Amino acid sequence: MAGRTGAKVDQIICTVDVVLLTLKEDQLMVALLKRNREPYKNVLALPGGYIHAEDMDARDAALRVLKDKTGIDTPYLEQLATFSGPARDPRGWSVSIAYYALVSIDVIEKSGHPDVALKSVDQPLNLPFDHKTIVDTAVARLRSKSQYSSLPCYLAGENFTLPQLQRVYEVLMGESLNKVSFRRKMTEMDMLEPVEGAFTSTGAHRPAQLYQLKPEFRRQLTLLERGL
Amino acid sequence: MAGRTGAKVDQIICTVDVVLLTLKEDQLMVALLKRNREPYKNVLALPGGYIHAEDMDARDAALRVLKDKTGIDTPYLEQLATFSGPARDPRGWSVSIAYYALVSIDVIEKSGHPDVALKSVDQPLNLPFDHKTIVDTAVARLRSKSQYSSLPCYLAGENFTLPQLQRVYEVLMGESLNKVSFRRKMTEMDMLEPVEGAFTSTGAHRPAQLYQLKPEFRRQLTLLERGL
DNA sequence: ATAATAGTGTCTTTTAGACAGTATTCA
DNA sequence: TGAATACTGTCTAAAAGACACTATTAT
Repeated sequence: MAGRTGAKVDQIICTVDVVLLTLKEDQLMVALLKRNREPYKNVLALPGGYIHAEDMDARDAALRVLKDKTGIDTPYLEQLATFSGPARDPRGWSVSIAYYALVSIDVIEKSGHPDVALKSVDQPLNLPFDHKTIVDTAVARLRSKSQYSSLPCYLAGENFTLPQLQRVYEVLMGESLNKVSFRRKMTEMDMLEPVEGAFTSTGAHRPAQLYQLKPEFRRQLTLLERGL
Repeated sequence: MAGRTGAKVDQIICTVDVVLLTLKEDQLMVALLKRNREPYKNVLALPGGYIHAEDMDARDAALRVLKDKTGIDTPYLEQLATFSGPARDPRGWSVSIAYYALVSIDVIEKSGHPDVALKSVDQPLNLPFDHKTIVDTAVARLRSKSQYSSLPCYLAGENFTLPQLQRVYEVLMGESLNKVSFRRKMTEMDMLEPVEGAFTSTGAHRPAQLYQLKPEFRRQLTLLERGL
């Protein structure tokens, strides 16, 4: 209440961290990188970095960090939450504005950065700072939003069949879905269009139609009135 | 890529802002205060302030700022989003971790801080910094969460009747609700308990039963599988 | 008694899910 | 032709909504 000097106010460390998520073999994976500086040098952690004065905002910083450290331009990046406190970083009172990004596994494999390590979010992760909390928050957010939005489509890649997309939703939601209802919902969302040319490579059975997001939905979520 | 000096990295201004929302006469209101310092001295703005080194985290700072500036201990405070950039504050590159709080109108009127100005969020607001964006984001979040959660209960106060609570939901959702369905949902949520003693003061008609949140739901949201 | 709002029972409509049928491919 | 998966039609079950009826109060 009485006159604070504000002496330490300016010394807060401001960073961004990115939780890059993808789906590999029906498992939700997070992308980690070995840190090339202290603290925690050579330890696997989320891609992150300081905000620069040249960044237009924190989102811009997150896109820059992701591009610089993994080579990836993500089609979907959303602010997750901000994590803060005096103890989360040994360098001092810090703030991390965390974002999460969703890409298909192809995007990571074609990124040309072979040092990106993918770890399943369902197995124990030992991460520095409070990165475990950040990852858990991102996974919870993704799983929650999968209930009533088109978010999982960003994990499915450019082209996908309806059975493949249903599998993505099932992995994220952790339950099997009714095929007829799932297709009714996709029709209701009206965001997919068939790609001419079926998906034949799967074997001795009827091939499935390939779909893609309609252009107007490439970078914009669709929400459902009622879930699933 | 090549060696950055990081010269300006530490000069980011770190603040918290609180969007305190309440319901008055069927209108959603935001609490504003006249700023007592430059920039924008004497202009109505969101309660906010610097993060202090003594704060345990940004949430703690938000609770402190709200208590100091309005005298209010809020039962519900949630992180909204973080707003950042070089231009939002004339003092320089800044980060504001924004929170939103929900209280009943009684809490504000009994706070003993008569300088709290309540403005309808539906009428044009001319606010400094990017506070208009922050308020709009908070209102959108509240309205969205009202579709499928118990969030509106925090605006209804300690005790309320079901017709009153339904009215709160209707104001937030911007549509009238089916009485039978609304009551079915409240029963399904199983978070209310009747208070012995009916609500008589309303006039020449049957009094309504007063309810309160069950203790275990006082500070914890309930989510619905399907909305409304 | 009347007016006004609270609260409930029940029927109709809408939405979700089960299930089984047809379709198409490869071996 | 059989096995495998894609896709669809249709019936059943569950949820939401409409509507009307009863309940309780003050005047």
